[in-house]
Amino acid sequence: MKTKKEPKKKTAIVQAADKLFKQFGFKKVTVEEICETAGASKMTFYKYFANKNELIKYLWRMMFDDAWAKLDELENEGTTFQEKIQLILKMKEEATSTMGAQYIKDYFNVVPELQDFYNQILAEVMQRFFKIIRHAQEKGEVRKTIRPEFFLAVVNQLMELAKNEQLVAIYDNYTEFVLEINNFLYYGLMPAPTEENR
Amino acid sequence: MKTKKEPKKKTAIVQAADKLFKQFGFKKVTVEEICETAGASKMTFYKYFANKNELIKYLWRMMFDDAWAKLDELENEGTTFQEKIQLILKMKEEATSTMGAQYIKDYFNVVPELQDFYNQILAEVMQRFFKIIRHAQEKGEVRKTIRPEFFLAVVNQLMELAKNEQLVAIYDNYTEFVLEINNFLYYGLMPAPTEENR
DNA sequence: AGCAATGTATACGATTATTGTATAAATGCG
DNA sequence: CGCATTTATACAATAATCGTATACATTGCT
Repeated sequence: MKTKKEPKKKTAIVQAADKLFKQFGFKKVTVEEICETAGASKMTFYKYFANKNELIKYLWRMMFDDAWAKLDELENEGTTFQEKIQLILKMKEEATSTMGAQYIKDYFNVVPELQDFYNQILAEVMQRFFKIIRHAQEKGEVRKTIRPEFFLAVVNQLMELAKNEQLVAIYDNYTEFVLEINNFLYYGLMPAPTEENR
Repeated sequence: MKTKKEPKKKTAIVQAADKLFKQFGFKKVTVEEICETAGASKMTFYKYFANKNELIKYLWRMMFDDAWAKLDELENEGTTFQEKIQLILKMKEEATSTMGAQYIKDYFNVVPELQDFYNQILAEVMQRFFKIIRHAQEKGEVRKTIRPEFFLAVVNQLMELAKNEQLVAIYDNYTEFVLEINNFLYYGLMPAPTEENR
């Protein structure tokens, strides 16, 4: 148990910031507002974070670390490729919902450094993602001639379907819709039963 | 048709401001942001409004004018007292939903002048409200010994029930819940069928 | 108790954002 | 055309926000 060391107020600040950022976007939220919401004083904030941008980075790091840990588990246990895709789609949806609001994206124009930081972390996830696909190819779960980059592009493209409200409305809930995409990907990628993984 | 004279951009500014205020509260929204959202330039804004606070007042005036007009209609036509109460409850809910968010209320501490303005307009609606009750009393629709101020207090108190989520969840939708309150008020107020409106 | 870590309250100069205006020029529109 | 409306930009004045310094309080631990 190494996770017990974080001071209470630091946790409170992080949670308050996460909530406020999602509601109002990065720009509109001030350090003092975060402190008020967290029930902490401004000095406590600056004890743990150099400024608002560093707090944002800290949040992202935690978010991606969580995702990373989940991927670790999945790779070690004997989960199917299909389940891995399911998780990745869910992660992607989560990232999109937190990063999607225009009021958050606009902030990148103000602080390009954050854009870089985000892209860098994203790149790591992408590499990990490629590795999983390659591994699945070796195990014969996925057709070997498929390029990981192409597969990723297809996933991104298919997720755009989620913006089509009329389409999503066909399904009982969003999860069912994601499952449909998942199934489509899986059976579209499956090696033909008879041929030798051509 | 007297409503065609408002310049396009003024309307656009008002609508953009209304949308942004409801989403972020008064304080967080800047004049320039309103202009961007409205697709207008800052100079156009200041052509029609002295500043943000005057725009807020303008919005309220429109809102209350609308409500006023509806009350006019209701009083002239032969609508029942019950229907009037229904409308008033609906108006009250609307006003609460727009003025309810903490981020809007907090602004009153910054600009007390707005608080005064809001109270003043509210007072007018209250007077109108009292008048309707008195009129209903004269027509024998409402027990004569009831004081309008008391009735208003009861309405306010009953609307607090709406904050009880478990209670509201009993009804299929919010409208049905409001109807229940309405019915309760009506039959609680109804003059006894036999006695002479004592 | 006693020590360290954690947290508070306030005031403050420096920085940045926002306001509201002036100016000159551009866009409909009948 | 001529008039009202709108735009773009630059700008000084004002206000909000940042980040730090200081001195003091609280909590937790042994």
